[in-house]
Amino acid sequence: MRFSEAFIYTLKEAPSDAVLPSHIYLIRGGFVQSVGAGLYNFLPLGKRVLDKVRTVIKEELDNAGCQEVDLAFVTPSELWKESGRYEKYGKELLRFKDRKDAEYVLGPTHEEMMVNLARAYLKSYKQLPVNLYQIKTKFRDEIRPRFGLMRGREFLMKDGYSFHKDEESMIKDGFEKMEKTYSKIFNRLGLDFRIVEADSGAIGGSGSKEFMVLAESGEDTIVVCEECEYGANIEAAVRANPKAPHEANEEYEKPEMVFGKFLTPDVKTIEELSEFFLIDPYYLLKVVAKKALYDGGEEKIVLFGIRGSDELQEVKACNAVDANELADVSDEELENAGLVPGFMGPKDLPKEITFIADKLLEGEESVIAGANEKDYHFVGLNLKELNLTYKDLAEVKEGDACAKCGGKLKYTKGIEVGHIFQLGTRYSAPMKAEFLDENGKSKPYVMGTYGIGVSRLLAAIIEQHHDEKGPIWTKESAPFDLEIIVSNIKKEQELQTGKKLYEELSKNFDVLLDDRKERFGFKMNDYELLGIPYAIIVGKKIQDGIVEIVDRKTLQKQEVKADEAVEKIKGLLA
RNA sequence: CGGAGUGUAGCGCAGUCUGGUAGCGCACCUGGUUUGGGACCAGGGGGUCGAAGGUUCGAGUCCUUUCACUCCGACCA
Repeated sequence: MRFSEAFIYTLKEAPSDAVLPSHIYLIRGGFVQSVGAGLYNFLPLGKRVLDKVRTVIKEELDNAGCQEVDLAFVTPSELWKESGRYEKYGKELLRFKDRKDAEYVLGPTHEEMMVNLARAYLKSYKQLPVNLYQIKTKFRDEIRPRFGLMRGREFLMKDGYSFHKDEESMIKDGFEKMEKTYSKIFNRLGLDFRIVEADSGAIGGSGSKEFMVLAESGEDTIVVCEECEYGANIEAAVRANPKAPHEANEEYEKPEMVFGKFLTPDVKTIEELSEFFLIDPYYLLKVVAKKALYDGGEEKIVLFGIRGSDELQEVKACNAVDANELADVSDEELENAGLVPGFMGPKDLPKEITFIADKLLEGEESVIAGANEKDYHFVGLNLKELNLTYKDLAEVKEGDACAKCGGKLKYTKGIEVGHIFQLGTRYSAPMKAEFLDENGKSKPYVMGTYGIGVSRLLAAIIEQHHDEKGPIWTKESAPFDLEIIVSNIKKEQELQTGKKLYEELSKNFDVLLDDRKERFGFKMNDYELLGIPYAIIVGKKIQDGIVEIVDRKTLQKQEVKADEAVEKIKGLLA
């Protein structure tokens, strides 16, 4: 491709709202154009990178025995009602009607469509397992799209689905195989990533793992162990039960409490309470109130009880009450429900209020908790007498102990580029997608589902590979393998040599020839902004038969004889 | 959803307080000079100032409504 004819337009300035390097460089380099909240046009350069990434994904999946399909983007609401996700998926699902008033949604993911496809053909256990995938535009009406391609509303995703006769096959032929295949894909793309345990979110199902590209700008907090391989999204992270202060620290005496109701005027927060009783927050019961939202607009106030030394992990809490979503609840709403903000606790609650306690509180015989009465707390409350429900609700903190090895846990940030799920029969059962087993018995498929954020990968690659000049594309993701820069096109010898190299190298590589009527510095800056792995500069030294090879990563220039440049480049790009 | 902010040329911005014929830089077009690190000179094209309504002799500027976009928050009992 000749630069002088290419639809490549770089910008000196980025839009003021672009903060992340990936966002800035994608726009400045002319890879994408922003058209609206979370919507982007891919320009030729961006499209090239997208195709490169897509090729890597396709090659590895096809190698692993998956087959590519392409399903309709517009999907009938009927299917979503069948699976029970029409409500559950919430506002991110863009719904609309056609001229006949039939309801549709734009596919945010395609479990329903894929199950619908499979059940039409896969009737016998002999046909299984099957793994189908597509690389297709998805639409999710995100609350807050941001960071360029990192979190768009319209984005390119690879979504794959596997169908199996039983759990064992799903894990072996689906889940574990995809875990290996995904690792190959991200390695080929040159990414430093970590596989972590995750929450399954709106997709549902049991086990799930995320592929996290480690980057400061990542939106997800992941918990990793300093000693062992354990890693998990904070939404799903677990820890060894923390020790009570009197167990961990010999000088700290276990507080003795006699049950009773105490006047605690205006003492509302855990901090105030801790000071009032001169006691470690560990022995206090913190109550967090939320509004749980369910299908059909049903709302329920739920109280979550955790130790005062812990924070509530909202995703865990949401899962604990099987809600679609948790929302904040105002003091007024609490009061209307017969609750006293600041003095809420598990004992003497209004009947219709649900109370869930963190598992760390199970068996606790003596805590301080709100008395559900203004200005009063219970001291020495025995939770064993209350018949509470216990779930894992607390958020793992940095410094907590690893549940696997006891090592120290710490936080790090990651960009979720892949997510694999063990779905089981979450979709096949309600959608009656069944096959006949060896005994002629009808059974729903056991499924797995596997996603890769293809457009997000472009952002992730840049977040991990860039410098102050621009992106540094990895070999398998670069829009071109090589750029040839003719320093001054008015110098006949420079231009001719450039063209000759271009023709020769184009036989084996994607080459961009910068033959624009611009000054050298201008072209160099553009080269750096495009992030192409190597460049050959044909300039002044051509008089002595010398050209320079530039390595984008190091920006080091290396002089070579013009007639040896082709071989040299072949070696570098091999 | 809550809070804050911004909409003026393709991009980045000034002008709005104090109403009086819409400006700057980049990019673009023409001519010339320049050519190894984002050149310079001269000339030029391009904007119903987010939209609707109102006040006024006169509105980018004041008032009302509305739309869009961006940022921050979602942690509290």
